[in-house]
Amino acid sequence: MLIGNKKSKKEVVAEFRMAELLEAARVVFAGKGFQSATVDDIADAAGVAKGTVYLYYRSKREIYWAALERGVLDLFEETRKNVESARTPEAKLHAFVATKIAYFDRHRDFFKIYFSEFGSALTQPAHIYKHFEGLYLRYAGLLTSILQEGIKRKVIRNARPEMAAHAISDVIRGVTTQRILGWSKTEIDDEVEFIFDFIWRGIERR
Amino acid sequence: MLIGNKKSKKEVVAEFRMAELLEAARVVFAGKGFQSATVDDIADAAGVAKGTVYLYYRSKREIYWAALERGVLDLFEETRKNVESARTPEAKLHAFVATKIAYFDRHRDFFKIYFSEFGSALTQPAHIYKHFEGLYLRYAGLLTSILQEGIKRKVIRNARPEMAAHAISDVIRGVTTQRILGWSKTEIDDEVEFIFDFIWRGIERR
Amino acid sequence: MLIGNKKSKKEVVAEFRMAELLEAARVVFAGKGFQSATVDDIADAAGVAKGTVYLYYRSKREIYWAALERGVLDLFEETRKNVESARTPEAKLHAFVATKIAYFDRHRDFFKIYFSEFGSALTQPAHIYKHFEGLYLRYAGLLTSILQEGIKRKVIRNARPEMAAHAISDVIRGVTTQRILGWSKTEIDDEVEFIFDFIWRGIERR
Amino acid sequence: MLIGNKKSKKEVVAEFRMAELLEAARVVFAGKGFQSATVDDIADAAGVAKGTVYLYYRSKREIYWAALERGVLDLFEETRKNVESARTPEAKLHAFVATKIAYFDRHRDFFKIYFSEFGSALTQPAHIYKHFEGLYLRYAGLLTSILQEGIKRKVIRNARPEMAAHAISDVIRGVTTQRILGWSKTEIDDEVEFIFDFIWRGIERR
DNA sequence: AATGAATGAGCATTCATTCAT
DNA sequence: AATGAATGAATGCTCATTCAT
Repeated sequence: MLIGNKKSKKEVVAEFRMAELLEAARVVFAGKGFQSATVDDIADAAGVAKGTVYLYYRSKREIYWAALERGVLDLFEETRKNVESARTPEAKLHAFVATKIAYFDRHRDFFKIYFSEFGSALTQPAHIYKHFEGLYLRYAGLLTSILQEGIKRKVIRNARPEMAAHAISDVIRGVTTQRILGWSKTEIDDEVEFIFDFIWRGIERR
Repeated sequence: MLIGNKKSKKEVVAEFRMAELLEAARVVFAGKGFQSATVDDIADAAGVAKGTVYLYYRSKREIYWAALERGVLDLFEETRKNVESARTPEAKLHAFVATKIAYFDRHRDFFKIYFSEFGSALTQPAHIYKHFEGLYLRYAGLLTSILQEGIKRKVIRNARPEMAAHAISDVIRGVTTQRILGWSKTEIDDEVEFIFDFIWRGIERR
Repeated sequence: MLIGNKKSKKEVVAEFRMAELLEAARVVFAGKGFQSATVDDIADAAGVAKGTVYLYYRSKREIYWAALERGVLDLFEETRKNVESARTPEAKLHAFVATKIAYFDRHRDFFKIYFSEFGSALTQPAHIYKHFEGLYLRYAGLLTSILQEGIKRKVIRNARPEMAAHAISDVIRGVTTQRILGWSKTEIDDEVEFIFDFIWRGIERR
Repeated sequence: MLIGNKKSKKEVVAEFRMAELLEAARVVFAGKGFQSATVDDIADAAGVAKGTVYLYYRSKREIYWAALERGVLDLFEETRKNVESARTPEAKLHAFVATKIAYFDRHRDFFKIYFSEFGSALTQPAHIYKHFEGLYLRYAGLLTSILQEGIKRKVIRNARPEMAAHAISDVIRGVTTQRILGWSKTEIDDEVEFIFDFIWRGIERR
């Protein structure tokens, strides 16, 4: 056993607490939005006292960013893995779309926060820049590179891959919103097929 | 002098003040978001004292809805007019896309509020429902009926027109966001063409 | 016609307005209390604009004092007249009691203000002192002199006439309160007889 | 150590704070009246920050009712005890009058609030009803039952005991007001004797 | 480490008073 | 004289953050 790798009991407890708080925060922020949620709400949801929250996070905003970041990282990781398992650009794109929609569908609380943040990114762009620029670029890069490979292999039209990448993300975000608001009762697989079809027709080379 | 038609001086002044306040509110809300904006900010921006705001609007929320509603109505009216001038479904859809993108581009402060509100619709859906359900349905109906006409005329595939309608709105919203965040330096006409092309390929019948 | 006595049109109008405002103020203050009543309420009740109120009274408080004073003066005048018409101390005291109860019963709005002011006299004694010391003393003096005449004529016990005077006022105030709150359904004459009887037994010389 | 009976340290501190705040509130409300007193005034008087007040009471009104209620309960309890110790109706009534006057004399701040509230009962009757109806009825019942026993034993005239009860309360309230305003320099015992004598003569059966 | 009492800055809203018309 | 739009001081209440225990 490598001593250097071993987590002390302290660290284990701390990690556990942080994860616990993050989960509570996700639920609370998803239910009330950032502003309406109080630190007390989060502490209550996590079953600790308010002061304890500040032992692990320095501010309400920090918990928020952490909750957001955790979800984005997970989503990114899952997407990357599934995309890599696919061979052709079409299959990769399909994996991208399917993973993202499925992930959002499984983690609705996360999606609410994620989408909400997108909403305020316009009024408070500084916020999101600082925390997510790198992450976002990597994520966008994943999609763009799928498209570029498709262009190289001549299955996708050579027409502004970044713009197409954005459009794809927008459509995914939109379809998820419909689902969460309960405006769409379609089975998730059908939804994925429809959206993928829509996207693919938009970009394929004929 | 046509007594019945003429607005009294008072009414003119009141209308002017309301418009002035609305404009100030738009700027402030766009810059800080609903929660962070204070009534004092709005009053300052309009060059009046705080109390004056309350002579024209009953609450901070009411100004906000008013600012949002005014923009949505304008946008709807402009879109409807341009869509009606077009003949074919394709031209109508093009008009729809072009008008909306151009309108958002011209009224960026409005778009910020509009999009921000969409962002919080997930965590606070009750809000927006109450105020905009009717308006939203009319607006969505406009797009859906274009698609349905296209289906009837067999230029558009018969594949879930409501879902397609949503996807179209999402893409437009997304492209506008890119512009406003300054992530896209493309000329607006090129942007419109690209997006319309993307959409049209996604839905056309071949 | 004596020029010196003639009121100019201006003065007549002014007096009329002041009386009108006072009447409106009485109703409003009686209904809501001093604090809750707004100057707008009073202006509305008087059918004038808010600014007009300030042409005749310098402040909300001033209207309040004026409304109070007008009632107190009327009450005092009516009481004095009726007391003077009576001969014996017993009859005078009866007139005093009967007049006061009847006056309050007829001018319930005034009584509410009057009583309310007594309530706050304890927490804000400076107020009432400044405005009503003289008036109050004259009024109290009227009652005390009845009692003293009764003592001189040996129909009333010689036991602290001022204290007795206060007790008498208290009982009258109390009985009126019961009436106005609707806790007493007795005919007013019966009420007067009962109270007078109670008082008289308390002070008569046997 | 009896666990079940012991108050935790926290509870002790909380009770202490509540009492401290109540005392501060009593002083402030007595000095300025409900409306003019600010929550900051109360916090300052209690030597805590404004937010602390809200840890113990939910609103300004709630502190006010609590201050009022505490005094009324104490007064009621003290009166009941003293009245029960007396034998004859006359002695009981004497105890009633003496206790009440003495209590008010000792707790002048409380009396100011109490009396002030009576003053606004006419313009805002809803307030007091909701909070004190039960309490008031019990208190009034105590006095009425003394009178009724006196009537049964034929030492008191059978003449509207409720009205007599009110008259008695009015006289006590009045005499206390004189004392607190400093209009009466009499020793408290003399005052009690005079007032009791006045009342007793008013109701006794001869 | 955990607590939760205490803090006090911050903000929406009201309304008496002023003053230009 | 009359108006009522404009003002801005005043205040109850919330809640993120701190810190003594």
